[in-house]
Amino acid sequence: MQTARQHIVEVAIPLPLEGSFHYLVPERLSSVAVAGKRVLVPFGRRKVTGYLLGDDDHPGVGELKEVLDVLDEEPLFTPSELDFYRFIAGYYLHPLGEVIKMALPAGINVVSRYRCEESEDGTPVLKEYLAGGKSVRTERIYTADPECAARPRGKGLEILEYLLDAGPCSGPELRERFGGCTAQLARLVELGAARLSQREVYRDPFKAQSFGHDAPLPLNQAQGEALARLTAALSAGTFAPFLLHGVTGSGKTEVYLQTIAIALAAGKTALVLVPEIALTPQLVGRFKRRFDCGIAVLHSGLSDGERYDEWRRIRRGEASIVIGARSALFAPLQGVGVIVVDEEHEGSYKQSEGVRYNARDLSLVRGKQAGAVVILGSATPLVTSYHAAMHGRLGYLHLPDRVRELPMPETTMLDARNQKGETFLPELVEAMGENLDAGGQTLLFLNRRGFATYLVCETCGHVLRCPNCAVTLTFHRIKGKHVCHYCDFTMLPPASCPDCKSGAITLLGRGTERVEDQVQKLFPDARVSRMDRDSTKGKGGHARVLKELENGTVDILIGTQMIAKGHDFPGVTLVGVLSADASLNLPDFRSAERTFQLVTQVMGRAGRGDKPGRVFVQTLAPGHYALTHAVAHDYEAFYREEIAFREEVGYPPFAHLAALTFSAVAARQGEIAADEAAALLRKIKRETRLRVEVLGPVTAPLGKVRGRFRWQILLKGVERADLHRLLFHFRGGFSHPSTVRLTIDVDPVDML
DNA sequence: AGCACGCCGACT
DNA sequence: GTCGGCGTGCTC
Repeated sequence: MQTARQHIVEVAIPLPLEGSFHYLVPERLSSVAVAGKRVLVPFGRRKVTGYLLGDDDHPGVGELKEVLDVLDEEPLFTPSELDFYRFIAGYYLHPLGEVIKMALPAGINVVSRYRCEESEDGTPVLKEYLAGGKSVRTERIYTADPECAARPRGKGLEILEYLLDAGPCSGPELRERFGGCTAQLARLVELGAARLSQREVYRDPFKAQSFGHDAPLPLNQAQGEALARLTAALSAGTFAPFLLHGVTGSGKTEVYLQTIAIALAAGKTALVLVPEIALTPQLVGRFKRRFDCGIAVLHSGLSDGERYDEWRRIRRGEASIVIGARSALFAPLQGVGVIVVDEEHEGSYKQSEGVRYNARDLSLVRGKQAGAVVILGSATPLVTSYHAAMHGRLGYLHLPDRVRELPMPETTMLDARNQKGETFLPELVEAMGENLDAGGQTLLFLNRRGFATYLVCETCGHVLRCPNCAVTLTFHRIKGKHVCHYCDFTMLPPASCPDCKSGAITLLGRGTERVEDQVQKLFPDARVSRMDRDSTKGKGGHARVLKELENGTVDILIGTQMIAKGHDFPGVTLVGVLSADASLNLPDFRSAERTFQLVTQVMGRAGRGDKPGRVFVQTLAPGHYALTHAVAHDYEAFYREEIAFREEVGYPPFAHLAALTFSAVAARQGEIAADEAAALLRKIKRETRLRVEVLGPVTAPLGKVRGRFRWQILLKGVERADLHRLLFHFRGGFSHPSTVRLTIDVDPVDML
């Protein structure tokens, strides 16, 4: 029946489905149906947008449906980008279509809308659709026609004369010069005195900002040696991963900048990843002052339109440097010579929803693919990174000293035991007073927002809990409500105990709101401010608080992790860690490492100006190695203890992990599914003799979130390949009711 | 993820 | 006797 040569293509669908699908390409689309474009295809009873992966003449299925349309003029991804997507889909056990969708900018994913109607004879007819074209912004360009003799009067004539003189102008430009002139412009076009055309414009997230110019800074010896090794690797043109271990203030950024300068001079491009959106403006400023080339910025704070425009600039080769958060790893940059992952230890490089990728880890994969130099920079490297460096799998570059010979801050551990839960120990209060008198700024770090962490009944002991999650409700005094930090459930404060009706109810535990209050009472004349997710809500909120600190209009700033990250605050001469215990006691094998990193980062905020800083760390565990070594500025000592612990219990880097989480509204269903999964995993393990430990199932550390009960199975494999083989077998053979949700997290970062 | 098919409870 | 609940299964 059918002709010998048919055009058959493989398509990935962005749905939680394994495998790809095949379609026939009708003659009229055959020449435009190429890999990398989106296609509209019938799928079940629906029509969905899929990604064309390539031709495939041997699909092992019978009847094929036809591609309805090809939605892009140009491919959205290259064959090597597709290889990268395939790797991610395999490594994280996530459907390829969803990986591709995630890797492409949201602006592009405007889904086509078809209306399917029945014609007279009953056959379905596609009426119309909107392919995602509206994302491109254009502006009108008016060009005067000198040949045309027609002349308008008044303002119209003024505009025409200007156009004749100045050449083609855009609508917005003319409106800026002449005010509202829509009618006049329309008249000019009507008369034939001016021609109208459209020009594509980019939405620029940094429009109208001017940047000065910076020259490269002189390097100290350690920086110079690091740069020399990076330069040598760069000129070899092959994949070379490095750990750049430099204490806070040691000038890591300058090493990045000069390495990138060399890569650019060799005609290559650079990708720079940062952990926080909030850090990009500072860094972008520094890059813009240093480089004349196009710099693109990609992070989740951009609108879909801005993001799409930046993406197109990069795709067209108009930017040689891309700076951004996690997702910038997918920038369509060609000829990548350097990939920088700044603050490589940050947990925010791991995406904890959808495709659970880790941009820090994938930077090595992309770097390998591109033959690039990858620089993982940190003052507190992951113990896995440091271990890899010590064993030669990462080049080790060490910057042991602060530039400008700033001394490390003087640090004191304060034992908070036997203190009846006071917020501040006397030594800290005294230091705050002294610092205030001396005109210095103080940072106080507390890893909890809100006012009080829970409400308890003094009569019956009842604690106010979230009805949807297994956590207590935090009281926010500013909102006047009890709030769940996991599902945003809120309720007004009860007048009495909901359980026994006793009126004796008390707010216990402290968050940043309460500390702000206490500080203000302690120092009534001090200018006190707070920085956490609540106080910086809305755009510019973050920058506002930082501005206060910079301008010196605040004396004491209380904040959560937010204040710990990479900002340079020259006026800060005192830092107080109010409690390091919350993060130390999390049920996660990385809690010591996290605490060490956090305390080190917070301490690093002190004394970055001319005056040396002082740091106080209050804790109930003053003997804990994570704290003693942080306070002593001794990374290596911390590493030695931590790596011994990891080896003893068989955690990374001595094993690779995957966490399977089952959740269900009906507790019993989730439990059954988790039990069955564990049984299957153990059976596969027995039959295949894969060396993987199957732990659990156990109820997850957060046993209930958003109304769903959660169970967890942890897989531990000394060989990563064994772990993956087990997971593939499992996925192929396991089924569970759709009421149970299963997520597979390879290399989990947050075990909660 | 949708969307339909399919088999058991309270309503016109 | 039907409308509708959501469990289960499929989508080239």
